Order: sequence, then C-alpha cells, then structure tokens
Amino acid sequence: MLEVRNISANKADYILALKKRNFEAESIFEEILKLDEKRRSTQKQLDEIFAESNKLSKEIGILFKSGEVEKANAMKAKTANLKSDSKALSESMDQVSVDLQNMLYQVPNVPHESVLAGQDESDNEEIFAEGDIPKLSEKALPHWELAKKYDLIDFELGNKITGAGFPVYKGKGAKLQRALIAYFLDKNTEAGYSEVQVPLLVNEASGYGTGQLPDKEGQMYHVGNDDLYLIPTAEVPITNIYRDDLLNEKDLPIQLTGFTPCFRREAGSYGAHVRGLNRLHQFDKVELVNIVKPEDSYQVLDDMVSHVKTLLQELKLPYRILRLCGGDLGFTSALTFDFEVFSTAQDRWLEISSVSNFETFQANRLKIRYKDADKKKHLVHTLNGSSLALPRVLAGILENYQTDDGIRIPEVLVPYTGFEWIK
RNA sequence: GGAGAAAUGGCAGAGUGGUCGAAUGCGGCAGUCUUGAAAACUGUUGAGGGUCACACCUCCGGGGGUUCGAAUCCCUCUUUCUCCGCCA
Repeated sequence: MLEVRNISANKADYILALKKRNFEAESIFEEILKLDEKRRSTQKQLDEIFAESNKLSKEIGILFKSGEVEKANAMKAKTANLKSDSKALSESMDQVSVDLQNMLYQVPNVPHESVLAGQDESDNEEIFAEGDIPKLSEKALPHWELAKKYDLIDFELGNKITGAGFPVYKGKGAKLQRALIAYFLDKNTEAGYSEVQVPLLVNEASGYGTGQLPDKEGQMYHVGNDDLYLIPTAEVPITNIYRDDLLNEKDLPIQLTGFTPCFRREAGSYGAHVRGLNRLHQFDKVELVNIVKPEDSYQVLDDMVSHVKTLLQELKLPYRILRLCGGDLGFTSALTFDFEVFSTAQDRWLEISSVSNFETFQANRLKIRYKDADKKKHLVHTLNGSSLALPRVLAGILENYQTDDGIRIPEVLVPYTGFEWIK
C-alpha cells in the first residue's frame, strides 16, 4: 500500500512510473487525495466536538462533586446535540476511512526507475546468464519420465490421495529433495540468515499484511471452519512476524530464512506446460526475507541476487536472470529479478526464484517501522526471494544431470544425499 | 472438549464511574559525582493523528453497548493461565 503523503508529494512521477506497468493512476489518485482531504477535515470536526464534550463532562463532574446538582443537570442537556453530531460524524469518518483504504488497496507498487515498460513476460529483460547447457543423448527424457523410470516421484499416487498437483516423492527422489532443502538452508545460514520454522496456516490479517489479500484471494486455499489460509509462500508468515512492530535501528537488518511447503490453487492453469513438477498445488520452497533500512534495500537486493547465483553456480545448473518488465511485475513489488533454470529435456526455462524489493509497500500495510538515532520513525523496506523453489530445481537436476547410465547427483549435494547416482 | 481466573506503558504491577494517558518498581536515555566504571542522587522516558510550533483528539486485548463522563459497568469475540479430559 502506497503512503498517501507520498502520493500527494510525488503525484506526477508516480503516475508516470505506474504507466510502465500499464496502470492508469491519474483518476484514482485524484479520488484518493480527495478522500484523504475529507478524512482530515472530518477528523478535525470530530476532534473539536470531542474536545467540547470532554470539557463539559469535566465541568459536570466538578459540579456534582460540589453538590450543585441543579447546575449539573442543566449542563447535561447541552451535551445532547454534541452527542448526535459526533455519532453522525464518526459514521461518516468510518465510511471515508474504509473507502480510502479500499482505494489504496487497488494501487500497485510504483516500479523502480530501472524497470522497463512492458506488457507481459515476453518483455522481460535478460540481464545475466551462466552455465553450460548440457548436450544430452538422444535417449534423454523429460523429468516426469525420469521420475517414473527411477521411481522417484509418483504423480498418480498423489491424484489418488489428494488430487492433481500433489505428487508423492519416493526413495531417492524424496532424499534428493530433502538434501536440497538442507543444502539451501545451510547456505543461507552461512550467509548470515537466521533460520525460522513458521506456521503453514495464516489468518486474514497476515494475508492482508503481505498483500495476498484482497487481490489474490482465489490463489490461496482457505480453511473455512477456522477462517485460515494455507500459505502460498513462506514470505507471508515470516514477514508477518514483525507486523505492527516498532523496531530499533540496531535490530536491522533482519535476515530470515525458512523452509515451508507452499500451497497454491493455480486455478485455471491446465495443459502440457504444467506437466510433472512444472506447476504444483503443493511444493517445497526455501525462502529469504530481509527487513532493512530504506537506504540499504537496493544493496541488499543485489546481495540476494548474488547469493542465489552462488547456489546455482554450485549446483552447476544453467540459468539466467531476468529483470521483470512493468507488466509482469508483481502487485507489491518495485523491482523483481526472476531466476530461471534451463530444463534441457523440455527445452524451456523454468522459474525457480523471484527476488523482489517491496520498498515500503508491504511495510505500510504491515506497519513495520523502526526508530532511528534521533527517535524518528520510518517504515522499513522489505525484500524477499526464493532460495530456491524445490520442484523445478529438482526437474532441472534430473534433466540436466541425466546420462544413459543414470542421473548423477551434483557434487555439492552428495554430502547431503549420501549417494552419487540415481540408477 | 468441560470448569474457573485473567488481559493495563519495554517489563513487572496499582488502579471498580469524574482533572487517569494512568501510581509505584525495574529497565532505557540525559545529567551530577568519579581518573574511568559501578553505586547513589536528579531529571526524562508509550503509540497514532493534528500543528510551523503549541493547543487539541484517539488508544488500558479486539468489537459493540450503558452514561453528561468508562481502564473501571454490561454484551460479545480473541488470547493466556490453572484444574480435568484427550493426545503427537
């Protein structure tokens, strides 16, 4: 959520920047500023009425104490109007606040200056690529065939237990996934992140805080009996740890990493491009969350990108980094880099990480602030990124590391798997 | 799941209808003293809105109500604790 005072101060710049994501902000900004004006003036009137009635009440109290009951009762009569006025004003105040809030919820984050205008993912810019794409034998298979051949993942069994998109990992497939989780968490903690284990179900307030609600409600599984949501990413519970907190400058930066399963309804996506591990309803992911001072956030974003690069370099997977264009940028993000690994047997790129700076957009909703040395309060900047999304890394490893004799395990994972080959 | 108790500032803990945004203690910050530190003493110390700055307004778990006036009374929700039951 953007801050009203920033909208007011940077209106023209914001309108221009939001055009890059094809969002026409002009008229909604007008309405927002108008509503904010109304909110302030209503608040002012309300305050005056409260001040008046507080004063009268005090006087009545004093009169009662000194036994001047007649005078006190006479004074009581004066408060009747104030009461009805204040009731009407508070109602209109509530309405204005709700309207303003709803209006603000509709506006996406302002893209960073480096973000290019664009329609969709085809306009994303590739800014970096690394790693050799292996030359596979003619017998090379896509990962879902490999999973079957070596009995690593059973998609049909998942259908039976739950439904499509809930695979069962088996044997070395399960072990390889566990190895990746442990490897990623170890690398993250070595890089200074603290590991957390968080709830997989979150309440509505948390969903609103990180921006999944109200705009992505249909993407999350909702547990109706208890009005809770299954998390679509660890970002939600981890960032919400600090919801409504006033931090000290010395507490920053806060760097957290956590492994969780993620649940996404992915309503409306079917077909060949979602085969195998490409898109699931439940998948594992290791996440990075940074809560930092505003002036540090772009350095931290760079650090996160470098860190994720290291993981892919060590796994020796061919990957590229894209800077998302305005049209593909997430609602809450100011700047996002996507990492994609090349899935050789499918001959396509698979997104395995998305690293974003939300600046104050989430912090404003979440009310995460910090006090600086002069005791001034500022909103923090929040960032997050995957390190990494497991199934697609798994797909990349299976496909890129396959040989006619079996699948080799990347060297850095062998200490975690305890085996070098899947045969 | 059943029975009871509770929820107040960073923490502990007073406060049961009227100058209470809230005693007191601890902690924090600033100062005095000291070569320095500790101790002692003095002052200061919640959040949000509003203002050039004051004034002023809101907030005592959340929501609603009674009242001229609510931390205090009523309703409701949530959470915590104790006892019982169940249980990885």
